[in-house]
Amino acid sequence: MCNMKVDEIMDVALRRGFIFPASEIYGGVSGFWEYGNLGTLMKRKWEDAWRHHFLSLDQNYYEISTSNIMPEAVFKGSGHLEHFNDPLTACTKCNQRFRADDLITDACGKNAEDMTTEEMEVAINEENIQCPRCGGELGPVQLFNMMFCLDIGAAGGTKGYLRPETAQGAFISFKRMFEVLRNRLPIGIGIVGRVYRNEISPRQGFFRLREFNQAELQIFFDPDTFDEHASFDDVAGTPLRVRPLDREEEVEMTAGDFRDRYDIGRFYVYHMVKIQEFYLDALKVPREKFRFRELSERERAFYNKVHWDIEVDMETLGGYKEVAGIHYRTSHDLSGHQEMSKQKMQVNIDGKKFVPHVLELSFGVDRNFWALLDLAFAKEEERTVFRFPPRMAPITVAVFPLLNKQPLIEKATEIYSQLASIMQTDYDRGGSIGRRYRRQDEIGTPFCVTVDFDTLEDGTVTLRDRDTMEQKRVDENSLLGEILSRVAQ
RNA sequence: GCGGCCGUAGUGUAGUGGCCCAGCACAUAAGCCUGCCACGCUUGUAACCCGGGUUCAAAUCCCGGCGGCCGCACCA
Repeated sequence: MCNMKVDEIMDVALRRGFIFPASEIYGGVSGFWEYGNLGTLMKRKWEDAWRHHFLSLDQNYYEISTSNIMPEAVFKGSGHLEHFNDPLTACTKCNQRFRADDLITDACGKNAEDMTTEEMEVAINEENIQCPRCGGELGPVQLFNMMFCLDIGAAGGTKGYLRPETAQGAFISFKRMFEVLRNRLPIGIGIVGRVYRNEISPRQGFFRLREFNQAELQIFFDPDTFDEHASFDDVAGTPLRVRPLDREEEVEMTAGDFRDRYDIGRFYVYHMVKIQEFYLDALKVPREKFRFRELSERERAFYNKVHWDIEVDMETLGGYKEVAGIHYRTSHDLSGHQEMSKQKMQVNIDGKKFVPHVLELSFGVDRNFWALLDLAFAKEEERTVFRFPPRMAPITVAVFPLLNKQPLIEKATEIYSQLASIMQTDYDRGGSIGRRYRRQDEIGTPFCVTVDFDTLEDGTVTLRDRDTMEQKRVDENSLLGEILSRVAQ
């Protein structure tokens, strides 16, 4: 059932230019996908909505744009060289690969996470651990780092890596941005861009990628104010939909109660409310398909003091899947870079010196994009339609002449040009009028405008709604206003 | 990365050694028709994943690569 839906969505996605496999004519490479014309338009609309929503939460939240390639030292400072890798061991007999640390933990209960590869090999020997599959002898433990490595400059030049997350750009630019933003806190540094992870074996089609897009906002603040937010009272009564560790299912409780019950700072909870608003109001995710899920200690990174994932229930992926996260990272990142770079990350505000803490709002753009496809897709008896929120639809409005006759074509072209200067507009005069409506339904265009012979007489056109298929006659002069107000709803 | 199955126009498929310089449906282009919701007519564009081998002959058999699906593993 849900695989069928994936196939149907992929069919439209490929045929109409939402997404397609990268390097396709050479056979493609697993984990790499590209956005076509419609996909690019929609991705941009998602990103712009994200910018609009999150960067306006505070005067001091801004977007910057940082390098995709950074030298090795950055990732020493961030901890990625040490921690962003898996210790693997292969069976010498059946070649099966295993995570060495998991084998050790399973065998003797020891926490192997911080062991070196040598220590793990010793432990495997001492505990006499064998291949769980065939009982064969296990080979040497090797670290597999998930970052793409490259050489900067000619041979023997500096070693660098493609960034595995956008966040590091914000951390290593913090010193300068703090100055630029005139030595105040909190400041927010947003980055929207590409990141790269050399996944061992990416699966789930578009959902686990080796090159993907993130939209992240790192908020730097004074840890003493973690339980404060000037606008908290405005949101204290907003019900949050959450799945805490101590509950079996989603529950709703007001932001105020949530803060008291789970002892999470107001600064954090305020941003949760704003994230939920983004999903429910801007992206129109149905409330019952949205939740915050608390991660167990085992699931979350050791430096995340508070960590909730934002999940959307997607039929194509068989349930709730992570699309974003909100992480209280403490001073972990700035402290790490301070130590490595020998640059002081400490700030001095009114005589108080401290390393700022970080609240990270992290969004997987591509996963959010897929969620839009999943939630909006509908196969009806007579048509296939994406019911995107009008603001997210790649094409906002399409203009047709009712018939392929000269005076109608002329008028329709004129209206097309007017609308096209304001919004993403399509024009189509191929096939029957019904066929053209279906074509637009298939790519989720919320509005269609048809020019007929009455238009030439009285200046009215029909405005057709994607979801209801109803039409309304609208005066040419109020057309733009009518469309804009419907998009805004 | 391992094991199983698989890879034909944009999409879905027919074809299991010569009948295929590959058939069909939908989509698409040009035109006709059409006075508001695909499914009417004409003509057209367009495919055997890549490389090697076997054979008189390969979409079809064999080997390798790439990719996909499922299971195992992995997802700081």
